[in-house]
Amino acid sequence: MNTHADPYIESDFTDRQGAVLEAALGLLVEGGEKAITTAGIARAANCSKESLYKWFGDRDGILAAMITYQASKVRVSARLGGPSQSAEAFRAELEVFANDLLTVLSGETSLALNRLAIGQGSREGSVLGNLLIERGRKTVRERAMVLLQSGQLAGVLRFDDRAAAFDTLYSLVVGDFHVRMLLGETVPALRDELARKEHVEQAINRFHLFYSKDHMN
Amino acid sequence: MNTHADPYIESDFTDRQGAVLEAALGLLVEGGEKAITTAGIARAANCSKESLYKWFGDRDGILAAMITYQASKVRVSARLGGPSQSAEAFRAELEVFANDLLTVLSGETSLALNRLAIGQGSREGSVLGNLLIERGRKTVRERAMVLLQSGQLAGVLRFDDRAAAFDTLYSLVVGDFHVRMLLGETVPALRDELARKEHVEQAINRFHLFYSKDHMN
DNA sequence: TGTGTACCGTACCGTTCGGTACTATGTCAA
DNA sequence: TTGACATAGTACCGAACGGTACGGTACACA
Repeated sequence: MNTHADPYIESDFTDRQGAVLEAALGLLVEGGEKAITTAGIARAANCSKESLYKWFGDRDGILAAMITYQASKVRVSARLGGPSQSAEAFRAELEVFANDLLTVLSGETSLALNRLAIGQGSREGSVLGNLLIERGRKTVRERAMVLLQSGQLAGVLRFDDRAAAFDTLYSLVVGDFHVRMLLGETVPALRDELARKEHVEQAINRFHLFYSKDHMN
Repeated sequence: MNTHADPYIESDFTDRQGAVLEAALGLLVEGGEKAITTAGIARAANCSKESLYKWFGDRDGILAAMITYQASKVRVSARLGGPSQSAEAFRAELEVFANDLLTVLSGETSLALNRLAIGQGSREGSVLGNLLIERGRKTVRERAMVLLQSGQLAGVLRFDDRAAAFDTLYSLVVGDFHVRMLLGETVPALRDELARKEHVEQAINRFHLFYSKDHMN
C-alpha cells in the first residue's frame, strides 16, 4: 500500500534480498503469518537460513523488511497537475485518487501486510504497525494533500484545515471497507466495477458537498 | 454466564467456563495472541488443560468461545424510544449511539479481539472474522437500523436505502479510527473528551446534511 | 594459482506449544 | 458409606520453530 516520500530512506536491499522478500510476501499472502517461517522462506527462495539471519537479523527483522520492501516497491505516481484546473478536471483527479486508494487497499499483499502488522500489535509497541503507518498511510496522505492543495488553489475547494479535509475524504471513500476486508469479508461494493464506480462517485459528491465553494454550509 | 444474570444475556457457557474465558481475555488484552497458550490459560484461570479441551475442543475452539462470550456480554441496550420524537431528541439519540460505538470500538478487549481475528484471517476461511462480524458488527448494525427507522418515522430523516444510510453514518463516525487503533496508534480525536465530542457532533451534522428532510440535495 | 568472500544446503540444538494421559481431590446422590 | 462424576494438577510426548554451526561451491581478485 505504500511508498516512502522520505528521500533519505531508501530500500537498501540487493536484488537477491528483494527476491527473497518477494518470496516471503508470497508465502504471507498465501498462508498468513503462520506461513512465514525461516525454513519456509529459505525453501521458497532457495536461500540459506544463515543468509536470512545475516541480512535481516532475526525473524522480526524479516517481517519489518517485508513491509519496507513492499512500500518501496509500490511507489505512487505523483501525477500532480498544476494548480490551474477546471472543477471538472479536479473532480476527475479526485476520482482517480479514490479509485487508486481502493485498489491499493484491497490488494492481497496490502491486506496481508496489514493483517500481519495488526496481528502482531500492539505487542512490543506495535513496531510493524508504526512502520506500516509511516511508510504506507503517510504517503497516501501526502499525495492527497497535494491534490487538495491544488484544488484549493484552483478555487474549487475551500477549507481551513487541510488535514481534516483529507480525513473526511478518506472516510467517505474507504469507510469501513478496510476493516471488513481485513476480517475476511468480500465487500460487494468493491467487487464489480459498476458498484465501485458508483461508490466512488457518491463519495466524491459528498466530499464536494462539504468542501466545494458552491456548497458551503 | 448462565445463572441469575441478565435475562437478555444468554450464552451456553457455565459460570466456570465464563470465568476461564474471562481470564483468557485478560491474557489476550495484555499479551496479544501469542499469550494465549493452553498452559497459560490453565494457569491464569486455575483450571486444568484437560477441562479446556473438554469444554472447547481445541485451541481454536477457545478463541472462538472468547469471541462469542465477549459478544454475549456486551449486548447492546436497545433503548428504542418510540417513533414520535422531536428532531432535537433524535439528534441526541444519534449522538449517544455514536459515542457508544466509539467507546466500544476503542475498548481494549474489542481491539484485542479484532486483532486476533484479523491476525488469524483470512486463513481457513477466516472463521473468527466471520464470527466477529456476525456477533459484533451485526448487533451494532441492528441497533442503528432501529434508530434510523424511528428517525424516518418521526419525519426527521429521509432515505430510500436504510442500509446505505447506516453505512454512511458508520463511516462518518468511525472513519479510519478503527484501523489506526488496530495498528497501535493512539488517535488524538478519541483521547480527550472535548475533541471526541466535537468529532461526534460534526459527524452527526454531516449525516443530517445528507439525510435530513431539510437538507436534501 | 592461491586466498578471501558470499552463499547454499543441511544437520543440529534448545525451547515452546498443542494435545493426551494419569493421579489426586472434592462433591453429590443413593 | 459408597460409587459415579467433574475437575485440578502434573507429567509426558511429538512436532514445529527460531537460531546456530559447519561443510561445500562458485566466483572475484591479486
